[in-house]
Amino acid sequence: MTFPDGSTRTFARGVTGFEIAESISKSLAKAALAVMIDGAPADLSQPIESDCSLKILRREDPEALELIRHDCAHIMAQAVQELFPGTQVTIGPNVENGFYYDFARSEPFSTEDFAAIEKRMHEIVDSATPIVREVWDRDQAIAYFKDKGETFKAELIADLPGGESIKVYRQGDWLDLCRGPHMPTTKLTGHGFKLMKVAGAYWRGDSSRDVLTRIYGTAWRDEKELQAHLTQIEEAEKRDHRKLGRELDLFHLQDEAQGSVFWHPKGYTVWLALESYIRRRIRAAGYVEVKTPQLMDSRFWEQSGHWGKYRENMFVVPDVVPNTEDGGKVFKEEPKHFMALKPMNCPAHVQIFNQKVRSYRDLPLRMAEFGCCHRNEAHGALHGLLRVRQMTQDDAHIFCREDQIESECTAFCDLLEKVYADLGFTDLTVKLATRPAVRAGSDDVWDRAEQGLRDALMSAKLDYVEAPGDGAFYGPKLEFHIRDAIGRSWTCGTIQLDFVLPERLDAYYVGEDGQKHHPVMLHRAILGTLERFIGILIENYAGKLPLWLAPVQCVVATITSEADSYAQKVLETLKAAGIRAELDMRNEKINYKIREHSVQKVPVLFVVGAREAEGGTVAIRRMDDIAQPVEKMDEAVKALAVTCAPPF
RNA sequence: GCUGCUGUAGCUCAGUGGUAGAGCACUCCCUUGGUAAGGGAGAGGCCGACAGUUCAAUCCUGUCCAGCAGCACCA
Repeated sequence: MTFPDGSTRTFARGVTGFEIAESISKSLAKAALAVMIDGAPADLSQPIESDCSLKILRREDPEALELIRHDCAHIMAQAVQELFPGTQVTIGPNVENGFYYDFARSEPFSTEDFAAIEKRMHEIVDSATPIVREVWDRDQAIAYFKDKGETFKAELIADLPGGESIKVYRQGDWLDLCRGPHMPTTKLTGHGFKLMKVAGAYWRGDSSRDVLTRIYGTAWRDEKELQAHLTQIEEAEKRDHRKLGRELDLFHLQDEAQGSVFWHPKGYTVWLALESYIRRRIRAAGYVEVKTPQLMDSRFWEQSGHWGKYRENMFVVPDVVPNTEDGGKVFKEEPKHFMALKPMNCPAHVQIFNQKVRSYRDLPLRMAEFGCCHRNEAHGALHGLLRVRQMTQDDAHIFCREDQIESECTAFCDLLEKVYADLGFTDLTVKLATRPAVRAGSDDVWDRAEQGLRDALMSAKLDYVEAPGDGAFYGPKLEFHIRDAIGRSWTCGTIQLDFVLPERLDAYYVGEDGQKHHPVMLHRAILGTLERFIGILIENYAGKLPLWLAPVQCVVATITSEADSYAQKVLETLKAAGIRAELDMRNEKINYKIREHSVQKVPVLFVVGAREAEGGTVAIRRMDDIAQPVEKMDEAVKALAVTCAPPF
């Protein structure tokens, strides 16, 4: 047996983790929860049959949390089945910060049931019931669960691979099919858990199958850790972009335009600052910018394939003159022709590409558009700025030759990284989504495309995870994910290779050989959509946007009305220097004004009273800094203008 | 779209089977105050929409709409 410190010891075949722990020390045996055998968790009671590396898991080990959470899921399931007879158990895995368990019950649970369930859970923990692992015969297991009316469990067992042994964990009278491992007794779970929410979830994630009731819980080593987690959730909720959007007067949403954003002056100022920044970036990177129609005939979408494959997400508009009679039907006759709001920009960009004969010398052609798209997203999917129906993408399509894919992808990753760094995002997850089962194009092309993306990630030094089968039918893609305040991960940037659309829309260029060839299209966006990205920005900065993005960069606040005319002059100077500034001459005390603008997260305040007016100075107060240096007004404005400059 | 929860003033939230309250914000008055809320007065609500039960509904029931959480889908 090899231990984590590198030492080795010899034990008899069939020794258990618990016996090994005991042989080391009594206290270790007492603290032991489970073992890691060659890096895989296992029960303390499991006999070890061969040489291996072994680690005894104790409460303070990171892996212990996994055990606690999974045991906790079992304890919850036991409590639920005791309190609500007739409830079927299904699956109950760990998730980040906790666990869930999906139950099948005619009447769904509500959060009002939590108190009773939690109470019973605490009792089960205190009962210190031993958790015992058993290996069952497959058919016997299926029969047992069927007999108990546990049809979902029976289905699970029936679907397990033939060779796999059926493991069951028993705690008292209750048992559950489970891969394990578990800790020796229910006592070890401790009391650092709490049930969080109920939700519907489809059996096996399939929306055509039964809806189960899912109960989510969070679990930690002790009550203190639990409390810390709950506090963290509260803090995160404070930076929710929907809350900050209202408080900072950036935007609003309303029933009559669900999923579409009303940008207020301040929010749109952020938008424009961000858009201009991206525009400068892509111009420097060799893109040309275009603008294409919002509304196009259905035959256009038929040709692009969207009418067949994407129509349920499109807003379709009948191409007829409406009936104008009061109280009459909207249309006198059944519409024969339809138009649709564009859900994507790509087919329109191909039209521009196709307007003339292109040479291989023209490639790569990088065509960008701040394209406003509409997608009829499911009601339940909508979420503030992060999931909307009207979105503006910082979209572009790169038409290139196959041999240019890698260099274009590399250049894109470089550009994206620079932009994300400028915007304060360094913690992003990159996902490489590879070929799905149903796809267009030969395996040879897919091989090269996927490798091209890997190489691009490599040369951009980006870590990534592969998501096999998650690619689009027309090509593989990279997705750049950023987390929101509540920990949910959203795709922002993306690059997708497409071998299908150029062929479908008959895009071609004349190659060196004088023959027609279809270009490859790279669909790519850095921010993704301005809506989502601004939402993420707000949360990332908790509303305290960097100076260059702040809607109001400086407020001039007067102390007395004697300083009014001087304050006007300060404002004019700020504006002349290109700074977004406002003037607060209200009949309020300076304390009040400071508080209000602090709450509004204005980065810089110029406070002026009689003294400043007299000396031609300003008292500067920066956000989160109580210092109040007094400087000559002209110099202060000049210095501020420098710090307000965008990063590019 | 599915499951559950929620819907009272611009915002945050109390509340009752007899058509409503608080704080902040808003308007006016007093106050000219030196770095996170000065004082007073006033105005503001078809209690999400539509049905039903009831002498009477913001409150009970149902349907719908929207929001929230999760699922499914996705930038």
